[in-house]
Amino acid sequence: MQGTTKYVILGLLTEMPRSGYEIKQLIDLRFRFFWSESYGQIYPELQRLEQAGLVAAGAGTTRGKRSYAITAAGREALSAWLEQPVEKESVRLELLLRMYFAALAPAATTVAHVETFRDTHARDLDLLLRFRDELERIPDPHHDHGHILRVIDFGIRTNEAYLAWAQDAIQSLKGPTRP
Amino acid sequence: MQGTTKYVILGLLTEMPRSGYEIKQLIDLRFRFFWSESYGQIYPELQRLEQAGLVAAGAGTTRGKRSYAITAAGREALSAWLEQPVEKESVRLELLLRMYFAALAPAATTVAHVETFRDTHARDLDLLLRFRDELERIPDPHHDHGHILRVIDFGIRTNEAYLAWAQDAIQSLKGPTRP
DNA sequence: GGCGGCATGTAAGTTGTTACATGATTAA
DNA sequence: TTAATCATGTAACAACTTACATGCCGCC
Repeated sequence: MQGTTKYVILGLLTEMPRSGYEIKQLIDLRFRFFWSESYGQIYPELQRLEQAGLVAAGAGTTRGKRSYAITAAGREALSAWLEQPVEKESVRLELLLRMYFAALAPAATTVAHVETFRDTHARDLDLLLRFRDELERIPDPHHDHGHILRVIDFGIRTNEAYLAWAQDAIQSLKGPTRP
Repeated sequence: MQGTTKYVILGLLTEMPRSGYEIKQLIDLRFRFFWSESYGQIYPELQRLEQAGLVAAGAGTTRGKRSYAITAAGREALSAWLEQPVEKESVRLELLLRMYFAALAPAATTVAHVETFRDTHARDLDLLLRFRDELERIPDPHHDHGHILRVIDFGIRTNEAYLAWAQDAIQSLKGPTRP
């Protein structure tokens, strides 16, 4: 089953009705370390979902703002998808490609690349740690936080691994200038 | 600068002349945990590279097999690219999307998803550990292995993080059935 | 009045996958 | 001889990005 955009949208709408703009902001904020979507995918997909009856434009649809709510059919479609086997797993890190061929480039360039990577992921890690703190502070009456915390935990662990690797890589690239 | 396929190909050709088929096999083997390309991208790209004079079809171009070698211009293009800032970093893990919305699905399904993930990455980790052992066994007269080992090390660390997370996630999903 | 953020959308272009067609070689 | 693997390629499609066009709203 392809077309994951569809299900990200439906999933976010289970929490509350939202606009395309809000959906995009949420994906960039919460899912940044394992997912992304552009407006060019979200807006057309919302229209298709509406035509298919999986979402309905409603309530907050005031001046210049279209808010969509998930329908019963939408919930069913999402549930069905959640039970399907996981299909997409793609990781594309240009940095590692450059590292692999780094013998053909000045060491300083490679170091700079890794430093940028380290800084980006240090920021990501900060954000994730703050998310975790916030979530743990909020009471969880209906055991809903568990899964979200597991997702955040995934981000924390991988970003920690990234940072540890980057530290070591920078050190070994800078350090042992062959005698 | 887009069109990374181009530079993956050029990079692999710096080692020795190869065919499109061989390039694909190598990407699937060595780069599986941080890159991928399909034949539909590789073959047309090789033709474009040949027309642009960055590679040359030569030598091993016998019956049904076209082998390409990188040219001086190709090496220059690759070097220039290695110095450009890193642009593409994309991670898309459908598993985490399903985990995020897992409150809407039976726990058994979610556990099964994570188990599949764990098994896939256990295999990846095995492969990477074998790569490292092999590389460390081979003498490295021209200090070429360092960068490759750093890439392998990245894979080892992230896959270890994946596995540790998966273990914990499975345990906490199976374990505490609310009283 | 003008800027920045909010907000929606489209069109064009790029990138990437999949399915298919074709044929050679190798090993059971 | 037949199946698997090696090997190249294309066409259709799907996915995704980017740039652009448009306009509202609030604030300084």
